[in-house]
Amino acid sequence: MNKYYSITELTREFGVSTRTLRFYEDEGLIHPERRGRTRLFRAADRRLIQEILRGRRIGFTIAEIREIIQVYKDPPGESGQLRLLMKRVEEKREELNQKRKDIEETLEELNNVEEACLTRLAEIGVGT
Amino acid sequence: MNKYYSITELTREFGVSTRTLRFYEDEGLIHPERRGRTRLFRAADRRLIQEILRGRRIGFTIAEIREIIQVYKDPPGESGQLRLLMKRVEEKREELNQKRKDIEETLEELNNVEEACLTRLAEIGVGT
DNA sequence: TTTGACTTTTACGTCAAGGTCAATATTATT
DNA sequence: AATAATATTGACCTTGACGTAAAAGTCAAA
Repeated sequence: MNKYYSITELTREFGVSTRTLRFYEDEGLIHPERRGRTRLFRAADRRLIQEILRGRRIGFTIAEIREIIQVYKDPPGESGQLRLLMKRVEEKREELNQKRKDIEETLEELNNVEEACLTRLAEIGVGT
Repeated sequence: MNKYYSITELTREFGVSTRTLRFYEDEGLIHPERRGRTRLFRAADRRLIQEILRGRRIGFTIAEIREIIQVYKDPPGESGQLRLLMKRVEEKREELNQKRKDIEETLEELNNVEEACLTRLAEIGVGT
């Protein structure tokens, strides 16, 4: 048990390049262990990578992702910092709500496009 | 009636730079009229810009946005093209569904962070 | 033992999406 | 007439997020 993942194992699972994972390490997002020079990824690293990629899909920058990871690693203890964090959380929430709205509207439009396609195909099909 | 918008008017409304709007014109996304060299934006241009920015927020590239605009400007008439378009639509739909899921999960996490903040603040507050 | 699959570091390259700066109109106001 | 505000084109610059290529090491299988 307590298995290690190799770097290519993870690149295959997540559809990213080794460059990307090494880049994330350089950027301080992940800290895989080493045996010699070779990176050994634990299950925890793997989960972290999943979350990084989720952040990426949402459109977060590396800096933003790092910030989020940081908060989870050591949450602020002082009340001023806590209030600051809550403000940042509120901003992110608004941003994400906007994005969700954008996505839903766009999904609606995709439905319209698809329907238009089907209608047009039916017209053509009839005349053929 | 039938008002024109100046470029800065629109940059202020949408919070983008003039460079951005000129860039979008260079990229063939918009085609404002001209009086001499000066750009004159119609209501239709304004709406188009709104949609471009929505695409941008979602994370679409300029090329993708251009493609979408193109489909609206002249939808394909031939059945092969229609089927191709429907396939592309389906791909986009999956992509957006994934993104929406990512966003919802992240919003959940933001809730957790906020709650943790409140709890911690309460603890501190009690001790003060 | 050599082939193949993997790994490493270093370092320069690339591409999208604008930023920035210069030089130059045009227009309105004071 | 001078100033300020706004507009233009053109050109180079920047930043983020990797891509890519070189040179070299490790390890298992054939």
